[in-house]
Amino acid sequence: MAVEFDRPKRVRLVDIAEKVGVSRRAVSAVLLGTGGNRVSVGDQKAKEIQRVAESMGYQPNFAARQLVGKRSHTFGLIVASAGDPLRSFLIQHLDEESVAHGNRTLIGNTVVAPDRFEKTVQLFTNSGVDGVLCAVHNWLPGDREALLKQHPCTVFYEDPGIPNACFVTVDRADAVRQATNYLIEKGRERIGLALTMKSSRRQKDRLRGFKEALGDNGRTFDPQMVFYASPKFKDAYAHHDVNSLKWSLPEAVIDSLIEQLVIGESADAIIAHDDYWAATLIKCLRRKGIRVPDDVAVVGYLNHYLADFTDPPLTTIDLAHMTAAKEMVSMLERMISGEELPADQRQVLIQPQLIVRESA
Amino acid sequence: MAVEFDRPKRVRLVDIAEKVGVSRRAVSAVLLGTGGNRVSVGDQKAKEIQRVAESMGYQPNFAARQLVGKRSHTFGLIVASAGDPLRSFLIQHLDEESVAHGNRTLIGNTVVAPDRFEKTVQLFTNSGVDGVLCAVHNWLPGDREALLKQHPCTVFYEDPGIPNACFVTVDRADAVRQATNYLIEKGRERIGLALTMKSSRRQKDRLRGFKEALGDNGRTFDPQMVFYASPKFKDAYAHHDVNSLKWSLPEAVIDSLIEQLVIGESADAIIAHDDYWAATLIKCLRRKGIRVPDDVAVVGYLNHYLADFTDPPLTTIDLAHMTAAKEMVSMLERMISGEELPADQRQVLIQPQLIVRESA
DNA sequence: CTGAAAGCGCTTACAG
DNA sequence: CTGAAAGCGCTTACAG
Repeated sequence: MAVEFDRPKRVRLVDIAEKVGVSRRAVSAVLLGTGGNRVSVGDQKAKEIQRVAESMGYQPNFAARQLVGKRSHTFGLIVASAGDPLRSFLIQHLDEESVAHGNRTLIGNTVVAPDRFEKTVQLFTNSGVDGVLCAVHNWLPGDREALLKQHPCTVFYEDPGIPNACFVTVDRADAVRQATNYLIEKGRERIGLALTMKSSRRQKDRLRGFKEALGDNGRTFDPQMVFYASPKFKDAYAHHDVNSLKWSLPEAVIDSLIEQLVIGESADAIIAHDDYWAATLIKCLRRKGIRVPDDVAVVGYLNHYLADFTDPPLTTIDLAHMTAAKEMVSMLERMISGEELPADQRQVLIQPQLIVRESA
Repeated sequence: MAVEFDRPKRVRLVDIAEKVGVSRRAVSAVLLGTGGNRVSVGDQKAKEIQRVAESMGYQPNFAARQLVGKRSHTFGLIVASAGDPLRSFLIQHLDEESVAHGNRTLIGNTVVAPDRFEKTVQLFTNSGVDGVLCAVHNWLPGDREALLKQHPCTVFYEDPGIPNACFVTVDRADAVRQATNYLIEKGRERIGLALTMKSSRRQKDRLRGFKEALGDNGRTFDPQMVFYASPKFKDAYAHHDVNSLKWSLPEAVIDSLIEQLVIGESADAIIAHDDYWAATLIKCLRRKGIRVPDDVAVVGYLNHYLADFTDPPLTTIDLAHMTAAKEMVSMLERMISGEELPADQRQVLIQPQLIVRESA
């Protein structure tokens, strides 16, 4: 038989008001900063209130504040998974920044079940969150329109494809531009680019950066130097099946990539789709007796801690997740405070940074 | 100038009570399951209440429920980092299980600053969480005694070393036992064990499993076959500096390991401290022209997704984080419901499982 | 600055 | 089942 659950009696605001002999208002003003500047408490009184609150171990009740107040000081953080290999540090930074701005973070992992995205949005509503940070990959299910409707104060990581939605995203074109420039500078003659599919806007951005860098250096773009996993490998995204928490990449994709770019086109450098592709690429190249970086230089994309464990360590593009998190939270704070963001401030582009290790 | 923040007017319980023409009590009973079995609402009425609530888009206000109720249905999840390479999936599973039991999850990343652990505990108190799940590594700072004092309903991952504290931990002895048995079965003659330090209880558990397995197979234990990183490498835990989010391992440690076990003692198999050690070990062995697994078999510990990216893929011990999470949440639920757990049920041992890939 | 009061949205005990 | 009321811990508007 279950015994009743009793939370221990906590010290209330009124308790310390009585002890000190002042009004609740004064205590609230001193301890919680309420009442704006309409309440003024003397220095002496203020210090005594602080002291007594400390000695009695006062902890304000957030639920009560939330019920009466205008803000809950709670952010909803919706993610695919805390373990998301592509974004787990972005997630940490988002929490970190939220807390730095005086908020709590309610987290919701959504890969667990197909309807978890919608359930989480509802939970956020019930919880009265002030705003939502969405770090769920675009290619995972979830009704973003409904999220935005229920929570107008929402900032996405990456363009959700909804008009006027606020988001922060990495400058993919610049990422590939940096990598290409670096490889050219290092004397690489035939640079290959590995992408997942032709149609995606994100992949097009990368291609654009690639072409621009080639042009800037007086090189001509050769379509044969671009490898597309799709449509030949429909499951090239298999390593993206966060659902099963599996995070491997079919080696057949990488073998095909080597076949086209290295064997077929004599590439001496490859910009991989991400660090996982790069790690597998390095592995497969070695098996064929092709040396990295001597024969072929490899550049990744992400700067996952995995990059230190490849052999040789991976030269890759850091996506600056910390900066992205700061931008997202700062944008969210502005929206919550009621600012009407102009259209050109609703999209923030983050500058990535090439990190040179040994693979290129 | 900041415009006032106005949360949109939400439908309240009383609104649908008025619409349907019943008491708030009835609505509360139907929609939120309150009042125990003292309230009975007719089937017809109940259905109408459901229907109207749905059509009006009713969302119960959790803050109000929490203020008056006995439970907040909120769990505090305190972690080192969502990106914690050793525990990010444990974190996801903990959230997943908490939600499955009808709770919200307030997350707190603590590696951000030295006092963040204590701050997070305080935040949990303010938020009136029903219980706390602590997944912060023992070797990171934080006052666990204070946590337990403020939140008697706390379950730790791994023994915090506090008498009577509730925790779930992996059977380390069994992990090493399984690995050792497997290696012996595969014909390995000289098996080495890599540990961080002699003094730690956790390392002693591993050593115990190692000795037991050797004994069971009629082998004699040779102390020379155990490598300790410490005290020679005080920073062998450097890869544990989650603080800087760096997750690399000094290769000098691994070189020293190879020197002692492989060169010095002709080990033909090594049980590494974790998957990161194993990955680096494989890399360093290859550089010396030592083949894995032909010359030396390598077994990891964790089953991180990294294990698929080593070359060859890593045979390792899965720590069953999903099971651990289920046990932790289930234990926490029992504590919250008021059960007085007997001493022998306050510590749950999780059985790990050897996952065979190609490195051993 | 104060005190006394109203109210946030809910749950519960009370009298019918 | 109902209605009317009290109360959770706080913030705010009101009259001094």
